[in-house]
Amino acid sequence: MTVVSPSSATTPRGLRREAIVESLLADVFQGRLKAGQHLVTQDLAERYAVSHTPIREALIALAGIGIITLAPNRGAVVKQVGAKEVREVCQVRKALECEAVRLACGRISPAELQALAVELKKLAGRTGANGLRQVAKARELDSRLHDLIADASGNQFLKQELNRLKLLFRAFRDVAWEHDGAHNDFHRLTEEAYEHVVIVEALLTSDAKAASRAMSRHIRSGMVYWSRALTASTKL
Amino acid sequence: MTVVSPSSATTPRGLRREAIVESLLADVFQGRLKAGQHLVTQDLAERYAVSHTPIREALIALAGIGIITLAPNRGAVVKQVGAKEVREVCQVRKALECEAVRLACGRISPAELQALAVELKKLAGRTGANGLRQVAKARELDSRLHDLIADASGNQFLKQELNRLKLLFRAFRDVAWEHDGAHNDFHRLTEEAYEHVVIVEALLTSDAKAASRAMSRHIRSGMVYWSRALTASTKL
DNA sequence: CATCCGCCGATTCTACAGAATCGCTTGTGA
DNA sequence: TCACAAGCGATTCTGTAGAATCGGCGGATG
Repeated sequence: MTVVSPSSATTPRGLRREAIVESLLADVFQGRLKAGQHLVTQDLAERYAVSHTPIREALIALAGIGIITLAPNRGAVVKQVGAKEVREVCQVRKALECEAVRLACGRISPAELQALAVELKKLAGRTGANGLRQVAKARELDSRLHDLIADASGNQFLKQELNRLKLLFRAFRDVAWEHDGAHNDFHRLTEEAYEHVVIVEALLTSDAKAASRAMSRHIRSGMVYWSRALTASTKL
Repeated sequence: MTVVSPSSATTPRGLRREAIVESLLADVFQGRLKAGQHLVTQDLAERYAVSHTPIREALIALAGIGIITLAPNRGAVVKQVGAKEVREVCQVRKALECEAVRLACGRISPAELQALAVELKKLAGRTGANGLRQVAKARELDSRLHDLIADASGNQFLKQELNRLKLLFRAFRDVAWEHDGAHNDFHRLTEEAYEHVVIVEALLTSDAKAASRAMSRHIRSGMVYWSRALTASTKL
């Protein structure tokens, strides 16, 4: 077992818990930690070259995020990430993103939206060439749009909740990606770009209802896609 | 400072963190810990007659719930609880409760709903007599209805999120109650009971749209009431 | 005004106590 | 004699305490 980055040597005091949380999140997201796996504090302590105190604290934080469950005197286990969980989280996310986009309607600078629309259309048009870079671009644009909406909603708490859900959703996506390979992903990419364009256009015309509908479709189609990818790969 | 219940003597090993979390939540809810107050682990450790380790862990959990903020190397501060925060949390809660009630529509046993309706109407009719017992009854019925809906939504994750929000909302309610006194509360009580009845009746006829609208009104009226109570009492 | 020093408290480590689990042993019945 | 179950002991891991270390802030000092 190799020592990884948030070690006592590299990470300054006061940020270690956070660093470990991030690292463990990534581990779960990328399938290095599988559902149902028991997390032993001592092992993790060795792995990260810290004592088990900050590890424990990181586990408590992760339990708060909802990635693991803690049983008193029995330690931590990684939560199941199946199609059911994807659907459930997406359902919640849908409700909140729709609320956010309704609130944000008419409160985002048109210039910013226009710029986003241009880039999205460019991405949607360019089919198939240079996979990885496109994936990165797509994710960046996705983040930008959703962040823009969350900011413009004017509701700090909503923004914070959406962030948490985005994190969880990314977990699912990365797990599915892992299993699934990238082969059928590019089609989804352009599909997603189109969905984003519809949302942006609704925002540009300040049509809250249309924006909400578009967002709902967007999340639902993501849900269907990724949950299918998960069931297919885990052979339930 | 007196030693309080989750002490090493009374609370079994493995449940202390949880007990401390609950106790601190209650402290914040009931105004014994005020917004902006700095929480010193050593002091809390003495107060609860445990070492600072479980205290720290409880603070991390509380930060996850969103009641306090942790700054690296600078400790924990109780978050502001003003009208703005009430509105924000309620907005999120509204979105989720409406989603839940839509999902739950047609999936709750009519017998249970009928029983609830009867009790609600009894409560709504009985104006003014015997305050405290009525408040307790009202809260119990409120909990029962919302739990029923969350259960029937069939979405475990949604249920969990709603629970968290209910907790936060209770925080606000109790703070406002503290400041405000109980004088104008009984009117709100019957109002709330009527709102609940409307929701139950929509559920009985399996009218998802009506149920969602009723729920939206219910949460919004709660939001207006409590945020007003907060602004009035804290003189912002 | 800039710098340094010392204190307070947050963070982390080490050590130990209690809980859970696993496997062994021993006793019992066929 | 063999199969099986119950009890016991050892091991492993979690939870808590107390000590050591480090960072930040405020006051003293030049």
